[in-house]
Amino acid sequence: NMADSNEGQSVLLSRIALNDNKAGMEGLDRDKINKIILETSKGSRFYENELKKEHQVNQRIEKMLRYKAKVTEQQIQKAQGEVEKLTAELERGRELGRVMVHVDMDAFYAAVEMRDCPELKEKPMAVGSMSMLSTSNYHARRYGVRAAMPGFIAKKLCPNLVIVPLNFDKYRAVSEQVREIFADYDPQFLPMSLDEAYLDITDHLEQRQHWPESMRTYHISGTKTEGEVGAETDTLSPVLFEDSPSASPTFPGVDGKVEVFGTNSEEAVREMRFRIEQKTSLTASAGIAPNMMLAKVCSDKNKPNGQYRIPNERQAVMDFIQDLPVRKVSGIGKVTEKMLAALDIISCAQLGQQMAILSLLFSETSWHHFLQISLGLGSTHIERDAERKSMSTERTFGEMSDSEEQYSLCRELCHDLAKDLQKEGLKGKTITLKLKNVNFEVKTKAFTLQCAICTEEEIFAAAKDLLKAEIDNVSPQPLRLRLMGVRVSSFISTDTKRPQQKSIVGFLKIASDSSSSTQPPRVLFRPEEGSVSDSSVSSLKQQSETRSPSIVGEIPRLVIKLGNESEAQSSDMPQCFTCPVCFNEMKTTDLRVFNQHIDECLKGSAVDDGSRFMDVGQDVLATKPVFEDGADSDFMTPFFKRFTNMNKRRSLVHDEAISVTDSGSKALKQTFSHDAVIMKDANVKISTLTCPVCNQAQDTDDLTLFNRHVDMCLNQEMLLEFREAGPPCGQSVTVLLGKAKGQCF
DNA sequence: GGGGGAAGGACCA
DNA sequence: TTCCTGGTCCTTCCCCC
Repeated sequence: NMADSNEGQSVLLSRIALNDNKAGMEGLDRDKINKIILETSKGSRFYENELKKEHQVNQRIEKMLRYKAKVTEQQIQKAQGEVEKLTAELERGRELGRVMVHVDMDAFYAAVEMRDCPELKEKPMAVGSMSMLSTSNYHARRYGVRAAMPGFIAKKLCPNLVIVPLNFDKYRAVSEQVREIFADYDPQFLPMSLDEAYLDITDHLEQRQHWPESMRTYHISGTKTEGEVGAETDTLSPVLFEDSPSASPTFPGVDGKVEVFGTNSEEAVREMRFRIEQKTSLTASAGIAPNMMLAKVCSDKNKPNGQYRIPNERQAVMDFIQDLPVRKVSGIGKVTEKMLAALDIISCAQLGQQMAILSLLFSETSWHHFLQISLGLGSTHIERDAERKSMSTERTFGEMSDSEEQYSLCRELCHDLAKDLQKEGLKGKTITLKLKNVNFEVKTKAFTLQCAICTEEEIFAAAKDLLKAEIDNVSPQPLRLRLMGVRVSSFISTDTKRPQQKSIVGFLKIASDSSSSTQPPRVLFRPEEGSVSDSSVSSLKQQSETRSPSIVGEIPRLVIKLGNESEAQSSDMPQCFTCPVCFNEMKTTDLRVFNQHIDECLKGSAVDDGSRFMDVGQDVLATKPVFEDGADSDFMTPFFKRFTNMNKRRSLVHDEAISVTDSGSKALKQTFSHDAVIMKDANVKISTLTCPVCNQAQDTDDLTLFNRHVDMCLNQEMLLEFREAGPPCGQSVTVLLGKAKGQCF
């Protein structure tokens, strides 16, 4: 009947319907497009599953509204007080001193393909396959064809659509070119995917003030399209995006052969985008703002081939936030948008007005996040070198019901995963099997082992048991799969309960404690021991005690050569390590291989007091089995990585694992950070922070700020001083996190 | 009551 | 005919100390 079909319609529209949140989709015939999408999807298993999921979300919303109806005025008053208190604290901690930039290549994969195949420029085209598209060009977007849409539906919308298969090697190469330019503005920039990155250009801008014009002058060179197209840089973007308003005014006065860029942030970013276009013939968009969350929103504002800046003033931020739809903020997705919409919250201003009720309806983490958004706050510090938490591989295929086939596929996945793990020298304790049946229902089953593993056999041993349980227990036999995946997590190198900031302080404190005055410049490396909580120490102890003798015997002692100064400061990976036992150089960069060698050596002799080495003492090993995998162990804190020149890892992480999608990422962090909230929370207790390098008490209780200060000190003077005498003693930091409370729907 | 594991989901590119 | 992949974080439940 009427009501049902209307309900069905709205259900469909919110999950399946065209999402014109993104740029380049203005003025489409939305109804017609949605009708085609609906007709193509209807009745499919995928569609049925989407309906089911939508129903669940609706129930969640109803539950939330029922709860809201019971909230008393008194509760609201109390909540309002809490909100105001936290607001005041957040406001006090607001930082407006940084200039953050988010850069995003325009329709990246499609643009690369069009650049390399000019015939495509005239046609509606998308990159991907019949089952999934990664991105589409301007012409295709006019038909409603967009990223994350299956190709066969796109073909219904636009029968002339040309679908080009993915060519990741090419995108990677272009991405590398672009990253070289990023590095000129922020050597520590954070790549989020092949086509996107965050930069902190504060330092660059400071230097730039003193640059002569010559350093800000760029020649407008002919690109490889010269001759075919004519005035290359001018015509390139319009080919991608015909009527883009921001495409043309990018290069005013272009008839000269030279462009001089100014010294302010907008000029610097314009220069960066200019250089990207000169180098790659591709355009990028950028956002400039006082924090990462805002920068991200800004980069979308004048897309494509444009940029937008929010000045570093509170009022400018608040003005910008007012009418901003919450959906535009990274982290607010389809479901959260719908839940908030049910509370009449569309814009960030409305989000701010309803914080009291939101604090009662959502969990602590959620409403703290909402509050930050409504105040226009975000991360002002790019966290580099975040450690990977898991690694996985999964595959979709045509229906598979034969169990023999399923086992052999499982083994294949384990084989691939083991290879990837070993490439990064990772070992994990938790194995997760992921299954999606032909009705698109997803199930995950996990098992945690006593010790960390990384070989195909070990992973398969666990995964096949999990698979067997599913094959045996599934209710309508047999198990009919369309996807299988295997994941390894709980890496022995990570301790997620400990904030990274503490690592540096703890490390320095302990290192200085153990550096005796009579010793030559030698460092006993005993990270973290003092700062680990009692319970975690005892649990670690327990783990190492329960480990079988043979495995304990295999725990390698990690010894890393600390080269001479120029070596230590060079940006290359060490080419070889010297064994501290036999003093032979080993021609390997693989720490596991190296550790194995040392183990062999140690069987016969004691460790020599080699003055050029850092070593991990036996006592540490006894309480911290964490170190059994030296290559990515606990002490790979940002500081340590820089110290040993091993931070190359970061770009590898981002380069190697690429997915099928628009910007296929192994993004390591979400764009927003809860740092500020965590630090300012009433339940947090922080002792006085004294920089262990300069020994000065710091006028802040924000660990992020403090860490930055320590980093800067270290950069300037640490390396030498540390190796000769050890650092002065620093204060250790204790952070007690409050427990999240609140209703969740 | 807190920590850790398991299962499931939101969200990101 | 055909609706991806690989990652992070959060929440809820449960068990154990």
